[in-house]
Amino acid sequence: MVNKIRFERDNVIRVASQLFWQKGFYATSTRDLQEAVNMRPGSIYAAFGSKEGLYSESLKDYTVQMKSQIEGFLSSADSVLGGLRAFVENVVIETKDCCPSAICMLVKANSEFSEKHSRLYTLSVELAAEFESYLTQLFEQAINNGELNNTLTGLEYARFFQVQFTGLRGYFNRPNVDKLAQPMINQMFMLMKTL
Amino acid sequence: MVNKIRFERDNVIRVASQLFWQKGFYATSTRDLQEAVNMRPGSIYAAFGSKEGLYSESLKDYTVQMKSQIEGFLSSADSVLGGLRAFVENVVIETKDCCPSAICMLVKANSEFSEKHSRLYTLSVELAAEFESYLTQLFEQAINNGELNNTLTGLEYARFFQVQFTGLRGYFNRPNVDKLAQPMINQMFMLMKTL
DNA sequence: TTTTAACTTGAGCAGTCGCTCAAAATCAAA
DNA sequence: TTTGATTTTGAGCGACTGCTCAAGTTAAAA
Repeated sequence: MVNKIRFERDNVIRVASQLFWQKGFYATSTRDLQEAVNMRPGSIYAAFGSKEGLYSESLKDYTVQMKSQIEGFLSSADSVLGGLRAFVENVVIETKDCCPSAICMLVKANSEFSEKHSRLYTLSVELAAEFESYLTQLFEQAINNGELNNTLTGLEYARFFQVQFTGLRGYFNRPNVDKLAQPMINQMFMLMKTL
Repeated sequence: MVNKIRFERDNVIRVASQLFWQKGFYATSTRDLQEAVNMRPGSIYAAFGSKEGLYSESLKDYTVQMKSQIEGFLSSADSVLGGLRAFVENVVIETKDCCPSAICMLVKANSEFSEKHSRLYTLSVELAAEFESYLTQLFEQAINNGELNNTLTGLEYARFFQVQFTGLRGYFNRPNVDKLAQPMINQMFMLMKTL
């Protein structure tokens, strides 16, 4: 029973997450959310406290989902870089049109909350830092595997990856540039071995 | 007299632009704007028609300002790449804390308007395309000057520049990474000559 | 079957939103 | 001055915002 509730709670968060990711925090009204998750305001506020509370859970869940997506690609790839490349290609090319937004929800959050002392801005920074150290581990593994040379640290590769990935997703958040995606991803991974 | 009005109109747009850039379209209320530009609602609506109208003018003005800022750096640099580098350094390092946002207003607009058929999303795409062809001209000039080799076209360099620049600005929209800015900009321009 | 605690419902509150428009103010031309 | 066109003012409209809470529903425990 406890598991049942947990399951449904996770489901609600996932649905809310999609809506928040697509429309952003401010442009998503509580009535939009009520309809999307099929709950009345009282239930939502009993479960999450506030719109901000539900957004917090949504953003946390987003990063969990993203990590587990990467894990998936890693486990069916023969190298760390191969897995990351498959992930990037999937995000930028394949799921481009069946995704709430081309832009990473973390990046969107980071740019939406201009008040640098607000809870949600702070949360977005924390989650981004967490994700960066996750990536750092992966790149350290790639260095150890000999996939990348060790002139850069894992953290430096992680930073490079984030800048490229964010830049690419921003660039492809517009129409009529689909054919450029694959060559630009190739360039990104080529450059990474150049560093 | 006509010039007087135009001057004040431009001034209003510039002030509104700063506020919209900082807070985004949805989080900026018409009352915020009224206070910032010191105009009563009737005057604003007589001059700009709607909140959307004022935002349109603000976004257009932003790209004009950005271009003229680049022109400034170009005219006091001894090469196209030198001018662009000075511009990037100025944006990412020097004006980091005295700027409405670390993120380019065009990029913010592009990510904020999820409705792909809305006026404002379309406008952001158009202005981005315009800016890309402006950059393309600059990079063609750089190729002709022998600053860059011609294995890539001006357009391809322009795309690379945008991805890097957007990626960097996104990355530095968080605290405690200031010391990384200069080395990462150096890396960006080093890579550009590698391509 | 009754009790009790947990959860859900939805009408509706106080406040804010984008925006309007009649009245007042302004100013150049007559 | 007077006139008439233009601009500014701000009270306030209807819609929507995030959110509350008394009343109703549910289901496990007694």
